[in-house]
This record gives sequence, C-alpha cells and structure tokens, in this order.
Amino acid sequence: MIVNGSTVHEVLVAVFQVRHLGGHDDPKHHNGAELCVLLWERAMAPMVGMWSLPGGKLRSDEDLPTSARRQLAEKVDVRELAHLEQLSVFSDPHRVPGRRTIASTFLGLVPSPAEPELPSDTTWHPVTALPEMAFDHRTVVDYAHSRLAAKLSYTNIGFALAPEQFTISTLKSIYSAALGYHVDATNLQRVLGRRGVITPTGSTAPSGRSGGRPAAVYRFADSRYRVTDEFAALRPPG
Amino acid sequence: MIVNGSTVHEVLVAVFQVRHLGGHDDPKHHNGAELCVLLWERAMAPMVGMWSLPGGKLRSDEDLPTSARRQLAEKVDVRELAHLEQLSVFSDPHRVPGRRTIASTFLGLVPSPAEPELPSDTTWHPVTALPEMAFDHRTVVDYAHSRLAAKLSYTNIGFALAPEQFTISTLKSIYSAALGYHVDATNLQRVLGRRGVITPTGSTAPSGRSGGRPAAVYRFADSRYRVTDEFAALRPPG
DNA sequence: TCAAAAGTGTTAGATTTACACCCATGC
DNA sequence: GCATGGGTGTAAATCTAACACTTTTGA
Repeated sequence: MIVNGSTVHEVLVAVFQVRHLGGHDDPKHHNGAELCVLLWERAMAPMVGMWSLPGGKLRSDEDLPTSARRQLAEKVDVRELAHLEQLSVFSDPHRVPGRRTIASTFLGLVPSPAEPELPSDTTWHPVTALPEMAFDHRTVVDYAHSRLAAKLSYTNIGFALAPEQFTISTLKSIYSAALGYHVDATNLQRVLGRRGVITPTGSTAPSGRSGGRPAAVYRFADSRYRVTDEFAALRPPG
Repeated sequence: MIVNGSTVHEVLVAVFQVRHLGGHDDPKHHNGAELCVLLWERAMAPMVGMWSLPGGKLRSDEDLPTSARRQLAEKVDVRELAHLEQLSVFSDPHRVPGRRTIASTFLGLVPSPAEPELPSDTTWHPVTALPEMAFDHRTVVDYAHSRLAAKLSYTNIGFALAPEQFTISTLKSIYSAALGYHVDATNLQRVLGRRGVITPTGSTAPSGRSGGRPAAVYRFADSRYRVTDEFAALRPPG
C-alpha cells in the first residue's frame, strides 16, 4: 500500500575508473587495463549479498549533484572525482520494495592513477564481469557505460579518466579499456590533437627497461568538460 | 523555511511541432515552416502573465512518462504525441518559490500536419521568438531544442515530426525548421535512404498548380524511436 | 514551348582507419 | 648492432555538402 506524499528521492552514481587488473597482461585489447565500476555489497535486507551502486537519499536542502558528491564521500575521496554528470531518472513506483523511491542516476569518473581508500564492503568490478546486482542497478551501469563511450567520441571527457600528464600509449590503453575495443595510438594522437583536446607538454617520458624511444608527454588542454566536435567520431575498427 | 519531506516532484514537457506560420513565405531557410513550442500563460501568482511549459505534480502511483502524458492531456490530444523522452532534472532547492520542487523535464514531439485544439491560455511559440518565460523554463526549452537537433542526425526521430507520408521537399522543410539551417533535399534523401530510415511508398504526390514534376512519396521505415547510426552526421552548411 | 519542381550524377573536401616505414633509446 | 617501443607519412575507404544537369509536369 502506498501512502501519498511518502515518496523518497535517491541518488545513484556509477563511478568508473580504468584500472590495471592482475599481472597477466592481455595486450590483445587494452594492455591489462580494464574499465571498472565501484560497487558495495549489501549486508542488510533487502537483497543481502547483492551488489549496489553508491548513493542514498536526497536531502531537502541540497540539489542532486551536491547530494551525489556527499553520498559518494562515504565511499571514495570525492576530490578524486573529476567528472559528474546526470543520467536518467528511474521512476517506476515499484522499482524497489517499500516506500516509493525515485532514483536520479549519475555518471562519475575517477582518473586512472588514483587509488582511493575504500570501505571493506566496497570494491571495483570490471564492467566485463559484473556480479549480480540489486534492483535496477545493472541497467544504470550499462547505460552509464554506453554514455561514457559515446562521449569519448565528441567531447574531451577523457580528461576525467586520464592522469594529468600521460603518453599517447597510456591514453590509448585508457580509451581502449573504456570503449572496449582496440584504439590506434597513432590516430588517437592525431584526432585529439587536431581538435585541440590534448597538447604536448614538451617533456618526454623515460623509455622502459627494454629500451624504446622515449614517449612525448601530453596533457588535456581543458580540465573541464567541453563538447569538442558535435559531429566527430571514434569508430570501432572495421 | 523548508520543512523536511515536503518536497514536490513535478514534470515539465517541452512539446515541439513544425508549423507553417503566417502567409509570408520566407524561402531563405525553411519555406515558412518554423519549429514551435507549446506554452501556456500564467493567470495566477507567481509570475502572472509569463509563459510556462505544460506539466504538473507527479502522483505517487505513476512513473514519470505516464505523468507527463497525463499532464499533457490537459493541453493537447495526447494521441498526437509521437515521441516523448526524458531530459534533465532541475533540482536547485530554490528554483521556484514556496515548497521545494524538483522538475523532471521531457522532450515531446507532435507530427507536423496535426492541429490539436488548445485551451485559450495555450499557444504555439516559434523557438526563434520566445516570450519571457517563468522560472527556469527557458533553459528547458533551449536544452530540448539542442537535444532534438542532435538526435535528428543519428536517429530516426524525424518520424515524430513528419506526417505518415511525405515528399522529400516536405521532409526537407521540417528538418530545416527543426535544425535552424538550410538542409539540401538531395542529400537528405540520399543520407536517410542509405541508412534505411525512409523508404519510398511507390506512389507520387500531384504537382502544384504551377507545374513541376510530381514528387515521390516516402514514409519512415520505423514508427518507433531508433538509433540509426551512432556516428552519422547532418552537418550544417559550410 | 516554357517555367517550375523533383530527381540524378558528379565532384570536391573532410575525416578516419590501416599500415608501412623511419627514429631514438637501452642493453 | 639490434630489439623495442614511439612517431611520421601516406594510402584507401567512407561520408557529406554543393551544384550542374536531366526529367516530368502544368499552363
């Protein structure tokens, strides 16, 4: 039974980061780097043992982005969060048991080298191997992922996944992991360069222990989200 | 002063239709056709005399799209609504005076020939000449417009603005009006044809009183929203 | 026959993937 | 030297805007 006026508004955030898993390098696609999402394991009913997105109830004195950041602070250092954007709203009256709960969902991005401390119930999960998730949270993750992939094409959103400074190789593995397919380093450099998304810093990175030419170091021109080319594309390989 | 739990959730819809205004044809851009949005004039405080988007409070037993259709039924025949999609949520605690109100906004589309009856306080307004609007509703209209323009490029969303059957000329003026710039009829036909968005019906339309070759009649292949080409573009003229 | 509207053919430009080839460094 | 990774040059494919030209109709 539903009591009028008892509707709750919650915020859910799909936080992504490109992370290097295990030792076994799999250079086939993304050089061991994988796109991961932050999940916590439910200890109490309902849905004990299933995995959920971080989030919680909206307060009456905060707007949605503020709430998302506050809720996230319980899981990760919010200063690590380089990008946060609103996705869809889930409003089915029966999407969760109990009081009617409307969920506003968000996409959050954490740059790659960061290694934030996590509570014991919280871990990163590769999006290619998600556990069983509570309620409609899996839908949120899938939607957030496709949104991220699309925006890598025509915006500078990559800045929120990459380190401050990086080589093209590093950027290539980040883009490959986030997109899920192989990205050509050569073309990535040219495309992002032409659009003014990345610029060389002038310095170079030392070459690895097995030799090789030292790589030029780049950074993103802007550190804030920007639509770079409405009609640009990063197409999957043919 | 804000009382906890008194938050209201409302729905706002920016309903667009391409309409032929006045007699003076302006073939420069869109052949007299203009993209219009449905607004009603406030008769009561606050903001008397200003123009607002249709919408209203969400009920506890309906989800957002259902609510949007119900609220809209008070303004237009909902059967005319060929497309409805969620946009952003506006959640600033002080976006409207009085009780805290969270607004979920929508984009709605009405096909071109329809001429729904409207209440006396409600009229169509060209997006190129919007009146002063209440609260943050102008922001919603602008956002909805840009979303529509973007989706005309890579989805079949045009079906929701066009008649069931149409000539390429008709479709061209609809696209031109919605996009705000001149679209080449030749290329529109080829692009949408190659993507399988439109198909010829086989019949032809009679030529006008001043002669001219009769135009082939087309229709949209699907009558439901579909992403046709993730990476396709309709670029503005160079 | 002529003007008007529709459709076809073609060109030029832009963008992107793919890949061969040259460059710089450590061992 | 030589293997290894990084960078440049370039070709091929795709797509799109622009526009000249042909086709079909009504007066």
